[in-house]
Amino acid sequence: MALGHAVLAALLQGEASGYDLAKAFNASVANFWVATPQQLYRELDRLEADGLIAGRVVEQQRRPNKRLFSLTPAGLEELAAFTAAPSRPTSIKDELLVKVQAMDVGDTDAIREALQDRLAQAQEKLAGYERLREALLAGRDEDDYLLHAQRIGPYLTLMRGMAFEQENIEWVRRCLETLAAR
Amino acid sequence: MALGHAVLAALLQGEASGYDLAKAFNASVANFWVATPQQLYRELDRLEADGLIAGRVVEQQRRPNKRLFSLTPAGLEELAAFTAAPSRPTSIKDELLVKVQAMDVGDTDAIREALQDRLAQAQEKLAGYERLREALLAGRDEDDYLLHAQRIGPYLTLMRGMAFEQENIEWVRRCLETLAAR
DNA sequence: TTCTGATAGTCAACAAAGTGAGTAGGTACG
DNA sequence: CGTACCTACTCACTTTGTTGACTATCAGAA
Repeated sequence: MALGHAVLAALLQGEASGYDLAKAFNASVANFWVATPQQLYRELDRLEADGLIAGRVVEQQRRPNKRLFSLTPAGLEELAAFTAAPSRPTSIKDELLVKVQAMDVGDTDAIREALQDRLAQAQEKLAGYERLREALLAGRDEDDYLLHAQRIGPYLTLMRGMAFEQENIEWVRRCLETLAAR
Repeated sequence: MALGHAVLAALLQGEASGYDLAKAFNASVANFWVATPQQLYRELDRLEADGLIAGRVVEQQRRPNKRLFSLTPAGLEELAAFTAAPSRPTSIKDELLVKVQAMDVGDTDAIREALQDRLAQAQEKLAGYERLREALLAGRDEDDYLLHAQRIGPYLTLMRGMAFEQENIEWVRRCLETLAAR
């Protein structure tokens, strides 16, 4: 239940529908986990069947009905237990890196384009994260926030995501420069 | 064929057995892809069946026989085509980040330990990468290497891996300090 | 001498993750 | 008035990933 724990952690932010989570797993939660809507709906069904989350149907006037999910006490417990369990080593899977590894026999122009695409994506992500950060801080100073906010987990993971995208940007620039110089 | 392309790219380094690849996917290739030996053996069978790699059995005196695989022209072509194809967005999956996200309801001591473990792992990986880098450079200056070496892909991906581990170390330190201060 | 760890794999079964396509209404833009 | 995108979700299928065995040999340490 790897994705499951990520979903439980996301639900700490509060009640959410599958659709909400799909957006989150494409934005804020994407710092450390990505998942498609289909995966999320399936996982939500599983978690509900296991009693770790509870869903309630909200009828809407001008929109399809939705199911809002929230953590149950059992879900909270499961999440706490997870934090205490040993974790598997991270899995990194980046097709762009495979392409760069193979660049010497590949299509240089295509790789250059792929790098540029990644640069743009990283810059966009970083800008999004920056907005999220401002929203979390809500005017407070970072040190103050880290000392006194009730929940600092989301802020810390956000910092990791920002550093990651920053590194992406710098690395891609380096690659492009190297390609240009040869 | 996501893992497949990573294997093909790894085979650019030269002929390798499943066992060699298992080590590589735990060391140098781990910058951008991780896989278990079982996955690799399965993938090697598939790639061989598809004619993208060719295996030859090497009989050994004091060791079990092994199969050494190398790229076929078709494999090279496939790899080149892959570099030109659009790639899916990266997937990040890090259980430690999930734990940190949930730290406010989790077991703080356990998370602290997990962070410390990660710190040690990252330092080890970084040291390993540094050795790899020295080996690749073989005494040459980095700028010179990037301009004149035949293959620079492996060096560039290694740089990405090093930056990633460096960032891990700094982020983990930051988290530990924050935890200590609260 | 027994035991651990490294080399070099193989097999089977299952669980989890990911892809592609489809449904069905709503709103906003030009 | 069309069309494109947003909300909200479902089904079918394929690919990956995980677990836990099992087979062998050799080197070095306890």
